Amino acid sequence: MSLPHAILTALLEKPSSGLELTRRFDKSIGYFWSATHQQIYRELGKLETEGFIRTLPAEQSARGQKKNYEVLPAGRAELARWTAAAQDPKPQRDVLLLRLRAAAVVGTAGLEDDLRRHLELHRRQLAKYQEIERRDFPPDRGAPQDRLRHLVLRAGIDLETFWTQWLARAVAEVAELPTEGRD
Amino acid sequence: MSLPHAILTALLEKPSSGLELTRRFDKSIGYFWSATHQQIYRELGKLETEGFIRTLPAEQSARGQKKNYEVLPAGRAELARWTAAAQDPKPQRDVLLLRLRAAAVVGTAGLEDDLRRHLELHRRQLAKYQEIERRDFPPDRGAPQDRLRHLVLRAGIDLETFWTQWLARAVAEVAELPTEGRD
DNA sequence: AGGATCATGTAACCGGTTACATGATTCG
DNA sequence: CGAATCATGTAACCGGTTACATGATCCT
Repeated sequence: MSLPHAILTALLEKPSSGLELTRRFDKSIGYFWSATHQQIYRELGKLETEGFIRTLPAEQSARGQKKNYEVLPAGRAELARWTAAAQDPKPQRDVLLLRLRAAAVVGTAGLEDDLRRHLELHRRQLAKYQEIERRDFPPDRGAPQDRLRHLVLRAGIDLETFWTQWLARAVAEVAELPTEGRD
Repeated sequence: MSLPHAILTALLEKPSSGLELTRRFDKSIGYFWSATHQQIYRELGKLETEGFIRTLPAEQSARGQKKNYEVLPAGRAELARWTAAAQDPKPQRDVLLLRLRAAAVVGTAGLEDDLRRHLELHRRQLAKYQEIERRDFPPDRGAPQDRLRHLVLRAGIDLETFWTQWLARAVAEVAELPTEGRD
């Protein structure tokens, strides 16, 4: 039950239409909670009937007609409640680690290329995050909101750093393995 | 489409019944690919009709009667194919980061406790992984399989290390924030 | 007028989650 | 015998994914 709260957060930061939200989910919030436009429209409908958001007036509703949403007090309250509520961490799920584990059984043939590709992808993402940090978070000590957003970005940077280092190591190890680890 | 391959890997390591698999998914493979017994039974059924696994003979099938599965050659081939196939990384999804982002908008009231709780959980998980490393992976240079499994464990250790460090920092920052960051 | 693109949707599917059912075995 | 536990399932639901539909607007 996180998508509705991601949307509430985004709408509080700035009232938007469904498509604008979709675009904003392609960066910023979307870096750690992605969503497609279908999901977003579905969820906007629910949030509206629940009384958490409403369409800004002066817009008639019709297919293909832009609708701007804003958060109602009930929506803000719900977001505050959810933010403070205890939640257990979801169990990890990582395909790449699973594949390495499988490779220990069926061999590493063909795996190295994809490891290199992932390494490159993570390097790019890391560079993107570092660019954002340089641009949006100068030396430090901003408003509380900025300090929290910076903290979130730091998590992204540190995670990508971890992956690039780990993948570099994985590539090296796989490369120097006896050519086939069959069985 | 990863659960069937997780199961194939587990069954190659050791033929098992559904419940045994469920238990093994509570550790080891389950550390990065969890599954409930309902999922596992459903998937075992599919894998059997697809000809990837079969029940070991000398067991009649009846409700409540134990069934042991083993992987067939086609199953091993499918696992090797999947392991080598290129796969794009799935977009990140992390509730905790989302909550911090929301807290930047609605305030951090009530959040610190849960951050501390998560920190403690990650510390425990880290200790568990380190214990496994001490027990199962002495100084190094084992068989190729062991090197790969050790690599996977290292990922777990490094990830938990990241989270403990980041959460410690997050707790500190939230604690020293002006008591309410409302709007 | 016609094509691109903006904008909002519908429908079908799939994997993971939760709740519940039921038979077999073991132990006091 | 009865309770606990081992073991295998069924059913309903829910969020995320993929494919497709359709109206409005802008630009040439």
